[in-house]
Amino acid sequence: MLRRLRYRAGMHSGRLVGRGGATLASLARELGVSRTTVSNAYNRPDQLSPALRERVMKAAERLGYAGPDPVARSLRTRKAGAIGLLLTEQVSYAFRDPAAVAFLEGLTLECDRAGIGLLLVPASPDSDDVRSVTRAAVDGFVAYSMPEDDPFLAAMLARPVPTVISDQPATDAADLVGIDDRAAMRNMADHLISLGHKRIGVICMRLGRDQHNGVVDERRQEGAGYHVQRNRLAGLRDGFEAAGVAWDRIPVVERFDHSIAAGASAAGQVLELDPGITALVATSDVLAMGAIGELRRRHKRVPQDISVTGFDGVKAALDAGVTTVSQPVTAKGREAGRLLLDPAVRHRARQVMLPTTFVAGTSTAPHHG
Amino acid sequence: MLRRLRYRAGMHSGRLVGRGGATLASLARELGVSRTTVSNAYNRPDQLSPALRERVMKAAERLGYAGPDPVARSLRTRKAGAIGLLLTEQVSYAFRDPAAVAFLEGLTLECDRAGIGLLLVPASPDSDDVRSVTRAAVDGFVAYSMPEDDPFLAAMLARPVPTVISDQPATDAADLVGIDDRAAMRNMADHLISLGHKRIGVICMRLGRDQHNGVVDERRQEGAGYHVQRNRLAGLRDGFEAAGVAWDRIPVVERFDHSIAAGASAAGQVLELDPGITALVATSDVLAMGAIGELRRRHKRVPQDISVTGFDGVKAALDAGVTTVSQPVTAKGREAGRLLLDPAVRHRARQVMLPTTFVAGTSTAPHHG
DNA sequence: GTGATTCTGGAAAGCGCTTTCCAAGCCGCT
DNA sequence: AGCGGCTTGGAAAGCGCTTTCCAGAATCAC
Repeated sequence: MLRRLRYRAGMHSGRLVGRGGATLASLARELGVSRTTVSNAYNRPDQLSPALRERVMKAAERLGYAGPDPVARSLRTRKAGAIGLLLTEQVSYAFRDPAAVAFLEGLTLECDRAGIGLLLVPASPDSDDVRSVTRAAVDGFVAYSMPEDDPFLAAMLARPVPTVISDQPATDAADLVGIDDRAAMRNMADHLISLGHKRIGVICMRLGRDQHNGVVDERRQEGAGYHVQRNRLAGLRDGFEAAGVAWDRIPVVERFDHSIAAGASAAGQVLELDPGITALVATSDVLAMGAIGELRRRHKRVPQDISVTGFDGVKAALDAGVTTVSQPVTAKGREAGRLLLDPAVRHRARQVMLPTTFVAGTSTAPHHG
Repeated sequence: MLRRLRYRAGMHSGRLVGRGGATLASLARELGVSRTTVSNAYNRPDQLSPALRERVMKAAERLGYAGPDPVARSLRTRKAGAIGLLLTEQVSYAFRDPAAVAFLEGLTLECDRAGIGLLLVPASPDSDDVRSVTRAAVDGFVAYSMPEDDPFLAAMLARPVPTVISDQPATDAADLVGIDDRAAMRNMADHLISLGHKRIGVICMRLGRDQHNGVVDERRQEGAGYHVQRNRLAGLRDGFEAAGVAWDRIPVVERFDHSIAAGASAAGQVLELDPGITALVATSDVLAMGAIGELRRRHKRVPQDISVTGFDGVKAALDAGVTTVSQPVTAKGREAGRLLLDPAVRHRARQVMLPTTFVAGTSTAPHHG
């Protein structure tokens, strides 16, 4: 293995110096100066005369030396120059989820500003091999919407670097940025109740790491590893129970996948469980949009026959007039970045709660029963 | 600064051992075994008895040791476990561009599979400080759609690690994945000509690092640093000149920003330059969609009065029925990942050209002049 | 019981770099 | 001419880890 590596390195650099690449030391030897001097040429140009610096740079170019090795530099300075990001799913999946992309946009905004790299850490959900986390060379971590019992999350929290989590339950080991999912959803429940809806159905995103698709009992609701979903369901329950609606009569259907198709199929299942519902609550806009499509396919009018609500405030849903809760996803990413990278912020707050906005759309209407 | 770092580390680990964290060596000392043994406990469990390994792990937990330091490990093994990605723009901008997101999806798919991290390297376009590139601890690089004369690109190519570029001109220093932009656009030109269009306008994305908005002369077209745009224009020219249309009479308008709004304003400008055009060619779908909006706002019917074409095949454009060239952006990302990470592929090809598909939509129609 | 074989764990040699002193050399000033 | 202060560049001490030997202990076959 080592041998192969060397061979490759040799192949790539063309010029063989030592192991296949010039080092700061070999450059120094070549020039008859000390390593210090070469290092200074790169890192502290004011520490040597311009002439000498120029000589060093010339020699570097001649020998194909592209500057101090980043890893060795990091070891010495104890700075990696990057932060790691851990996501719910395989990284590639995140790029299909508009909310995750918006979060990334916000986070990278801060990384750009600080000149810090963002390392997307691969975390395969069907493996417990957390080495990708323990071996990530980073100065800090951000975790976005990970389930509580995730082994990658645990490995991350064990690392002795600052950490920020978002859309997850608070923990002493990390700073937090989030929204009040429960209150926002309670608000949504009140909206539906004020419209006269008492017989509703619910569709939600995955509640745990296990792949479950179908009806959710109360035990699963309360034990859900996904904090966000658990809180949204709880907020809904708060509202409906306060209005005297028995929660255990309300069908709640879970889907592991988060997609239009999953929303459609979940809506179908809810309708089979209780064809008499007058409103359907989805815990995300994507699911809501899927549900609306399915209802129309079944010749139910939205909102005249059935009201539908979403959550998140993604552009497509707002454009489609879905009644939803708009949350500042990009801002969440930014705040996470700030909490990690901006010393001023870092000293002030360890917890940032962002506001949400209720958006009354055209997918809900009064029920006259 | 160093002092502060130490202080912080101390704060976080709670328990001060040496510099604020246990090391493999301190653990070994504590246990009265050698460093080798502790290292083996983590990296080669088969090299020691389960009992001893257990003892090591217990002690590690007790001392808050989260495993071997990733940076030191990387230095020793000469592997960073990550590849770097360099993008046209600030990283945050990429997340607003559907094509870049699709590319990222494909690339991360391969990274996930290989268990390799993806480091998003910050490259501020208005700075020439390439240290973010020279200091990135990575085993390889991918560059996506960078202009030829970009200093970050140059710094990347100077590094002695394997590199793959996409949507850029070929270079000896890197492997390549791309499409034949010129041929695809030539195809589009032929389509318009077969419909009878001879008087057209063109809007294109940025052609260079300098912020230019407005009419593009031939010199700028041919000297464009953005290879992709240059080739698309060249393909268009090929087609129209072959049909006997003088290229220098065709207005070409450039926009630095890539957005719906930019497409709209560029379309407006073209119309002012030549109100008699019967077709408008955009070099991207985003610009095309902006243009269509603007034309409708000006009470031009598309396609009856003016035909419009795009390029890329992004979902929104396909849904809207834009005549375009669909290119496999996600596949480009995957191929870039494979070229870098899959030794088998790596040995076979150094250059991958992917096919494009012409998509006849409803935004083009025959011109009866 | 003896020699051969396998296991287990240790010693040592760096990986390539930064940075803190420190020692000359040099200049201008009196 | 002599002194103080400034500039320039070098020596050395690690940063924390992996891995290749290698030696001693334990096991086994006969």
